[in-house]
Amino acid sequence: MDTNDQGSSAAAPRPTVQDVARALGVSTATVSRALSGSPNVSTATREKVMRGAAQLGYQPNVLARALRQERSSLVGLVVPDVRSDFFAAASSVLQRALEEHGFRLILGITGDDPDADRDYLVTLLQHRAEGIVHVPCTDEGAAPLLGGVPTPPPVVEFLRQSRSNVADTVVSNEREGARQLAEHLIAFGHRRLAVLAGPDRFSTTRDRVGGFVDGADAHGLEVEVRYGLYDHDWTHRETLTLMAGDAETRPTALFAAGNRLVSGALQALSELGLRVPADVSLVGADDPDWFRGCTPSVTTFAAPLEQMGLVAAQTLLGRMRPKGRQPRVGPIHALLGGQLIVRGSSGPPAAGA
Amino acid sequence: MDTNDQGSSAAAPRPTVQDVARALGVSTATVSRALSGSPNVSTATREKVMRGAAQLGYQPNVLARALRQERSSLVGLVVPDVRSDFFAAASSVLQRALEEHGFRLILGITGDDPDADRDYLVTLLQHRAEGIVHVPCTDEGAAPLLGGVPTPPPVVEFLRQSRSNVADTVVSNEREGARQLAEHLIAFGHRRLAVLAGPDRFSTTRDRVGGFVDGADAHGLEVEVRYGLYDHDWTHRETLTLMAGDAETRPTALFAAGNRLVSGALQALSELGLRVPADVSLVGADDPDWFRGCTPSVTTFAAPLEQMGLVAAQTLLGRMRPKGRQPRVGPIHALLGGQLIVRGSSGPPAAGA
DNA sequence: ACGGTCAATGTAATCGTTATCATAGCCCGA
DNA sequence: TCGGGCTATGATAACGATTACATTGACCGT
Repeated sequence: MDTNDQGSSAAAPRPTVQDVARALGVSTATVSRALSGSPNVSTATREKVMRGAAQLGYQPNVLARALRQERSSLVGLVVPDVRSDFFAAASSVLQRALEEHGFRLILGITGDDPDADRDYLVTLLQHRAEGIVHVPCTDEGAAPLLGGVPTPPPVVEFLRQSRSNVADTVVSNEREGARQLAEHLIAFGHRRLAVLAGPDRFSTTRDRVGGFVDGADAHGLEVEVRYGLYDHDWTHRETLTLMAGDAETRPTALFAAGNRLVSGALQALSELGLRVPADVSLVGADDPDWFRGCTPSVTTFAAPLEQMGLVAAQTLLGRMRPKGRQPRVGPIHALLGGQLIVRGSSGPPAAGA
Repeated sequence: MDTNDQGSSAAAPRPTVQDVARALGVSTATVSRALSGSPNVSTATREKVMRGAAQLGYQPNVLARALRQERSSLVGLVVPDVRSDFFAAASSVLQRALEEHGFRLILGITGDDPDADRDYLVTLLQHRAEGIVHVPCTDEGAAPLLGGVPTPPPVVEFLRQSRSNVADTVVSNEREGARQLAEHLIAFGHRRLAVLAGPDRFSTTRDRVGGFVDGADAHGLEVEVRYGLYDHDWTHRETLTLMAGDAETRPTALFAAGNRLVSGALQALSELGLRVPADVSLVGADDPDWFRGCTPSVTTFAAPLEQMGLVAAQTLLGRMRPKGRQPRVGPIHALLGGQLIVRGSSGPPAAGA
């Protein structure tokens, strides 16, 4: 059973349609037709071909097929990071949805580096990807690159949006969510609010911060905002300094605007001996499973990631293989609402504070 | 600036080498040579071609290139789930390492469904992937499928290993890690131990459970083992029933053998009003950031995921494009050691228990 | 001045598939 | 019986790149 050994002595080439055709005494056209389920093949021939192909271990070369048909069946997915639940969950849904329609996913991870982002988009063009799901990490998005190319593939901006208003976008209403979180905290009586946020070049960051500030503003409150990285360790350090002041002046409520930030903040608060929510309330964004497992569990605003993945897939599919002559339609912007989930990490401020 | 609009009126085809050649009055061979950096092109010509190509927005069709050169530059990555840190972190490293060598990643997500797994491997064969990184979800792995195909691509089994001893494997020593966790708990004085584990068809599960049981066995202790799913909700429910007994008989220490399981267990313990580690100690596996943020932070055994990704990439690269005539070498099995990380969730059992 | 080397380019075959067109049989109605 | 419309099949030209081979000058030493 050591069939998977790496290379028999002569490195036999993979069989091709030619090989199958020759072995069965038919033409390559017949083989191709039989395997692709064309109606113009007799049942007898079809079965003969199927058997022959299986016997030789034939697997069609989809590169050749793609070349001939001018359709690669590839979709590019360009994300900053698969380690964050926010992207991972969404990618997962997208992958399923696209697979169902016969597309394969090429994965690019940019680490939010604009060069890597650009390189990856180029690669996708070269692979003749039929569509691209893009989580942009710059304000321009893919527009400048795709501008120079004839008939570029359709792009859906996902989770974040660039400022060039040319691509379809599928994003959640993070602004509204953050506003609700602010309202929620203020209703408890909090007055000194702070936000720990990622880099402000991402629309997600700007929306979360903006919404939270708006919510506070409506009640005449100021918010201390600290921009940084989407990173556990950064938030950990930043929270330590932010909460170092004495109980009368430091914030009584914290918004960690991303799931990676929540864990960093929690660690810092725990190290400072501050109890949540007795000493300080903490609210987050996104909703990974572990928000429920924490003690206390984390109040948060959750985007409908599953639904967003589906909508993105649908949007892209609509652009990729339009049936018939569809009217040309401008960029579609889907803004999906999320859900405020109140759990144990938010509560009234301490009496003395 | 609406360059990215979806299709100008005539759907201009993408330019090819032919177009570039014609536009410049040279042959396609010259264009190809110039762009691929062949030494046999005059500097003047090279620059002319570069400019012309850029001007037309030419992007080489890598499908055609792959067909001609018989090398796709694609590597398949087949994982059960990208939402788990365990896989996400490893995938991330792998992606970087392989990109550096000019390979692109095709991503398959199987959801631990053997059929999806098989389908995905077939797809990779059809794309002429030059190598496959496989997290198998069955004991056979990829062997039965690849057995029928001439010169199959090299496969590295990653994180889990199948029982067919034909592929290279890169796994962590989960067995030893689990043994250490058992020792750790027993040293505190725990006598009633339980394990919540994923499905036992995965080598990871078997190793973790096996190691833990071995560790207990060395001290003449029994372990209650519950197999289930790698899933927050399953663990949540299971922990509720497992810990329902009274304080004299229920386990005093719990091993949640996977990061998804830890969050489920924590939630259940919290709902039962059991304090960690005062009433019950909890130890986990893997080490996502949030293990540090939890209250208490989670004691765990962490595999060196970064390193494993690198080793897997190296192993695969060694098989894919061997320089010169390398001696044919049998399957390589890399077993990497991890680290016991003691944090706040483990401690001595309650005095009365 | 002549053959030879070498650099620069062109010509055309090739990779494996699909699709177009042509052809050969076959059935059926007029 | 003949021709029109099937159906099943074969021969072959694409798809867009790379590359082995052929060709053209230019240059150089004798």
